Amino acid sequence: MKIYNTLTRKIEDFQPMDGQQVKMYSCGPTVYNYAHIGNLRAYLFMDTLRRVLKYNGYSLKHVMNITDVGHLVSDADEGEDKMMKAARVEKKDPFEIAEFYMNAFLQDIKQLHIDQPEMIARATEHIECMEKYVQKIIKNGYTYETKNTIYFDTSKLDQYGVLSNRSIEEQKAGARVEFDSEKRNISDFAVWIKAPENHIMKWDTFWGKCYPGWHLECSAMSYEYLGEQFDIHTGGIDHIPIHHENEIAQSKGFSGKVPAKFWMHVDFLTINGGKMSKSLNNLYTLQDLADKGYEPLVYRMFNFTSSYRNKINFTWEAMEAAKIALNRLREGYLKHCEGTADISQDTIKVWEEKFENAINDDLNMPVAMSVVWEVVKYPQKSKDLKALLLKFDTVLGFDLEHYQNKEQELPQEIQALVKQRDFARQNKNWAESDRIRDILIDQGYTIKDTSQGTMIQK
RNA sequence: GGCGAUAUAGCCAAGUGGUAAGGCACGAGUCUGCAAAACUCUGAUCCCCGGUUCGAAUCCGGGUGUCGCCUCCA
Repeated sequence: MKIYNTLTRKIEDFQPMDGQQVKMYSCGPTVYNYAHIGNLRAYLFMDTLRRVLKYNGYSLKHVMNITDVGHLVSDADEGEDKMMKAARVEKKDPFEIAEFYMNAFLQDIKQLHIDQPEMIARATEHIECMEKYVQKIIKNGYTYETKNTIYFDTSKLDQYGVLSNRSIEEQKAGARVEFDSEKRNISDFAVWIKAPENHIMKWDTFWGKCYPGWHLECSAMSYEYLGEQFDIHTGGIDHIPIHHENEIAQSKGFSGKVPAKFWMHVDFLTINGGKMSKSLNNLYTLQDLADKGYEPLVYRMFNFTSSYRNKINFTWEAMEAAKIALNRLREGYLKHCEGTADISQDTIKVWEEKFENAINDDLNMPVAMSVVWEVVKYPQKSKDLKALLLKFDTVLGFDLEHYQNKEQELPQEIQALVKQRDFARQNKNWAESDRIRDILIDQGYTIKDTSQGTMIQK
């Protein structure tokens, strides 16, 4: 398979370093609030990557962090910790905040059918691990101390801007704001920070009561579970210029190596052509979509219309399109379940190859979906095509296999109403049948009178 | 001011040299007691200008627009 590597800015052939198992690290969420659909796009991408790797026969050792400490809210070294801020605003303990939003996040990704990485690592459970890591960087001579902070000295590196092609000088030249005079170089960043008295999240460490710099957790935890070098590192495109550069810097300070061979970045979701923001009131969550009648998998479907390396523009019109498309995909699948036609192996092979070429071409899901539609809409219905769709679904993740079962789980009283209505219809008692239909619609069901009888679903 | 991205039909979008994938909507039709659903058919020469080429949405140059980053952000 071929994937785009931000490090080289090229599409490259991918092979795991040890041949069979892919070692991968993904930057996870900072759990200080509900995830919005923009955040979730990143994890949908991560999931698609996992599924495609598995489709290609690889096994996975995949680590994702949960940031529950150390992520500062404003400028690099002065601002409040995000967790602390949320705790203050909600008048709760920061650890409670972390617990609550982490669970909300795990619930969200479950609803989107995003498979959990093999290892989910919480920063607060890896303080010692980070402490050891940072001590080695210090020992190697890559840091300096100020009164309250240990900084990474980026000028000690052979090169700082590896991913984003930005040298320290370029950053200086382009800076709009004067940088903190405590720092020797504008690109230096905090790795270990002394906690103020009132700071709840702090630990006894080699430098007193401290908490770790945000970038440290990814370096330390990826090293802990995946070693000095692993195959793929994923994250949002916004992580390129700061977070991932700093991770690379830390790794170089630690072991001299760039931690991952491949770096993959998802572009942002825009809304109506622009950025999401609180002030525009367009930070939608999965719940917001549900409130408008879009189940989580509709959002999954929507994401497959574009490639992860480009922006995708969210509009309600596109959500409606995805909703209908998902429904047609499911219906098409069910039709094939009952099909009896024989489809030649050659024909199936052609589709399979097209599909595989698409997903292995840097996860080209739009093209993969076009193959799926060819199969779904094929006029001859066949169990062979059902099997093919199920195979594709290991990448798509719609869980088509269990779709039909869900439909049969209707409450007793609903089934009774459907029967009553069918009876009325047989007797051409349209007034009665329409009355019952209105009741069902009120309860959130949709009714279809097809040639095979009445179909109903929530 | 610095850096980067992008511009393809109403919407979401594939496509990096050979004459525009796919999904949705709209319109027409089939089916239907009605409705819904389903099914069939139907649409663009690719922001503008210039260049390279037998040939460009695709390469180069110049415009214009939009978006993002440079502070936290998936």
